[in-house]
Amino acid sequence: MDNSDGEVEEDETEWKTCFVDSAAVCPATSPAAASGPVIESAHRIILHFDLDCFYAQVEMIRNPALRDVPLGIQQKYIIVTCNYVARERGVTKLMSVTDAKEKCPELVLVKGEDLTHYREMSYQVTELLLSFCPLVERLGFDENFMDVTEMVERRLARISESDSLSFKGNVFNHSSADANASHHPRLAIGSHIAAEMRDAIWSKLGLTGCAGVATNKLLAKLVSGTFKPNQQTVLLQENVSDIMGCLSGLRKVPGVGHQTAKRLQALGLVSVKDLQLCPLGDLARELGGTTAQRLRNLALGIDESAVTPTGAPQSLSDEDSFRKMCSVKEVMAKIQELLGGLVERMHKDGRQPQTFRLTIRRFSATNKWFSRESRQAPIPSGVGQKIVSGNIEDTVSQLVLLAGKLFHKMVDCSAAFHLTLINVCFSNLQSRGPAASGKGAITSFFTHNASPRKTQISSIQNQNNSAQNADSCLLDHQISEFSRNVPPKGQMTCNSEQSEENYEASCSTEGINSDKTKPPPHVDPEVFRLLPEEIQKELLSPDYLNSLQSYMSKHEPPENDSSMKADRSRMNHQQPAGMRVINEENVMEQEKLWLPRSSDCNFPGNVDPEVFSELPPDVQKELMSEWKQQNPVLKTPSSRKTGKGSISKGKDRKAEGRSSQSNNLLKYFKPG
DNA sequence: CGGGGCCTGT
DNA sequence: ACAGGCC
Repeated sequence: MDNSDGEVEEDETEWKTCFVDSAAVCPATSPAAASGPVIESAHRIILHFDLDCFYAQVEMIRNPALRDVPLGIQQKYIIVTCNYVARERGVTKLMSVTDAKEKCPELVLVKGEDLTHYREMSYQVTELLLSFCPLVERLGFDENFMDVTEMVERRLARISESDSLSFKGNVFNHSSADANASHHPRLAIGSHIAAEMRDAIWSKLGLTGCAGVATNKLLAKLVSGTFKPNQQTVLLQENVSDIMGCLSGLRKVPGVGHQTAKRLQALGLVSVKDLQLCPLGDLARELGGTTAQRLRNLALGIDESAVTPTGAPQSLSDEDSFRKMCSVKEVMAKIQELLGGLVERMHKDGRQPQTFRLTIRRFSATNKWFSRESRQAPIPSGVGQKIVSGNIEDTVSQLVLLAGKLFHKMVDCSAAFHLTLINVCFSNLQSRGPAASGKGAITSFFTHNASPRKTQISSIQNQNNSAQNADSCLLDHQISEFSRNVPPKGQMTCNSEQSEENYEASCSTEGINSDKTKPPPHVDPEVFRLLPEEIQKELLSPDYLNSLQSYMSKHEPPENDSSMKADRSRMNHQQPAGMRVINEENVMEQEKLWLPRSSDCNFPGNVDPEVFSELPPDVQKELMSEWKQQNPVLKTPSSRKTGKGSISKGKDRKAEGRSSQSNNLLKYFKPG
C-alpha cells in the first residue's frame, strides 16, 4: 500500500535476470561458507510477511463478485493498488485513475479512502501471527516482521541426525533442488514455519501473501518480494551479496528514502556498490556518524535492528486531502467531520488521549506533498474522560473549539490561504486503571481495553510460554487449532492466560465443552453452544464434514508455490475446518452454517450464496440487514450508538456493525 | 502521491 | 513542541 510495494514490484524483471545470471556464475556447489563482508552474528531467523495487493484482497472478500474482474482501489484520483486481473491488463499501483481507465476501460473501482476494513483485517493478521510467537512488528497495514529464532532453536533441538531437512518454497538464486537444507538447518526450519503461518493466514482469514526468510529484517524484506504473488523465499547467507547487488539503485534499500537518496546522489553515490565502497568519513560528514554507519551496513546487507513488538498504536489519526480549501467555514466543517470518526475510534480503543494535534498542508506549486505544519495541545482531562466513557456528543464540539484555536495559531485568516490537507490526531494515549495493564496484546486494540506498549511488554513472558506450547503443537501439525484464539468475541479480552488455556485445550485431546454436545473440533465451542440445535446437528453430521472436505479440495488459493500444495491437503484432513477460509461463495457457506466470528447476523440457509453474490450491493445490503433483524442474537456486542446527527464520514457511514469487537462478518458484505 | 503510523533530531 | 523522514 505504500511506495515500496510498487517499487519492489517494478523489480521483478530485475530479479529474474539476477537469478539467471548469478545462478550461472555460482552453481549449486557453493559451500556454506559465508561469502562477502558479513560480520553479523547471523543467528537470528527473521521472517517478513507481505500481503498481496492488500486493499484489493479485502474488497474481494467483502464482495466476491469482484474476484474475477479487474479491480482497482481508488483513493482520490489515484489507484493505490489493484488485483492481479487488473495487473494483467496493464494497471499498476499508484497510477492515476485516468491513465488506468485508459489502459483498462473495464476496470472496476472501489473507493479506498475509509481504512476501517483494511485496518481491522490488518490487525487480525498481526494477531494471528502473534499467536505463534510474540515478536511481531508491523510495518504499515500489510507487512509484518517476526523474529522466530527461539521457535527455530526449539525445533532444531528435537531434530535427530537422521531427519532430513528441506526448504519450503523458493530459495533465492537456487533452483529448488540444488539447495542443501542440511547446510542451513535454521533457515530451512524457518521456511517451514513461514509456510505454516502463511497457511494459517489463508485458512483463517482468506488472505494470500508472500514471505521472506533470512537472518535480519532488511534481508527478509528484500527477499520476500522476489517471488510474487503468494510465494515465499529463503535467502542463504552465501547469497547476501547477490541480493544486495541486484538492487537497481539506492532507493531500493529499505531505510533509504527520497531525501537521503538525494543527499547520497550529491556525494556521487547511486548504486548499492557505490555506497558499500564509500569511505565512512565522507559519509559521516554528510549524514552524521550514526546514520552513516547504519546506511553503509544496509548496503552490505547488515541490519542488527531488533524486531520490536508493535503493540497497540501510539496514536490515532484521521485525515483528508483535497484540491482546495480556502474558507474557515469549510475548514471547521472538515475538522468536525474528521473528529466525529476519530473520537469514535478513540472511544473503541478505550485509552484516554492526552494530546490533540492538528496538521495542515498548504498549497504550493512546487513540492505539493511537502510542508506539513502542525500544532498540538493538551486535551483537558474532562474531555479525555468523556471520550473514554462514551459521551461523544459534546466532546466533538469541545475538540472542534480546541482545533480552531490551533488552526489560528498556524493560519492567518485575515489573509488568503489555500489548504490541501487536514489531519486530526490523538496521541499520548493512556490506559486507565491498573487492571488494564499487562493484559492482552494487540487483541486489546480490538476488544476495547488497549494497553500501552510498555505494559504490554511485561506480558511477553507469558506469551512466550504460550508460544512454547504452540511450538510443540506445531510439530504435531496442529497449527490451525491452537492459533485460533484470533477473532475476539464480544467484550472478552484475549489475554495471555486465556491463550494458554486455549493452547492446552486444543493441543490436548479435546476439551472445553464437555457438558453439552461436543462441537466439531474446529468450531468455536462458545459459538457452537449458542447455535440452534438443528444447526448443531448439521455441523456434526458426516455429510457436512464430507462436503466441506470436498469443497476445500476444490478451492485452494491460487498457489504458485507448488511445494505448499501437499502441505495444504495434508492439513485439510486434520483440519476440515480449514473451513474458516473466507473466499468467494465460501464465505456465504460459512456465514450460513456457523458464523465463525459474527454472532448477531445469520445468513439464511435457503439462500444460494452464488446467487446472492451476483445481486447488486445495495440489495445484498438490504437483505443482510433484514436477516440480521430476524435472527436471534446469539451474543450481544457492546453496541453503541454511532454519532447521531453529526456529519458522518463522507461516504454515508451509518450505524451498522461498526463495532470492531463484534467482528460482524456483515461488514465484509457492505458495499463500498 | 493516497491514508495512515512510526521514529529521530532539535 | 514541532519538523522531517521512513514505510
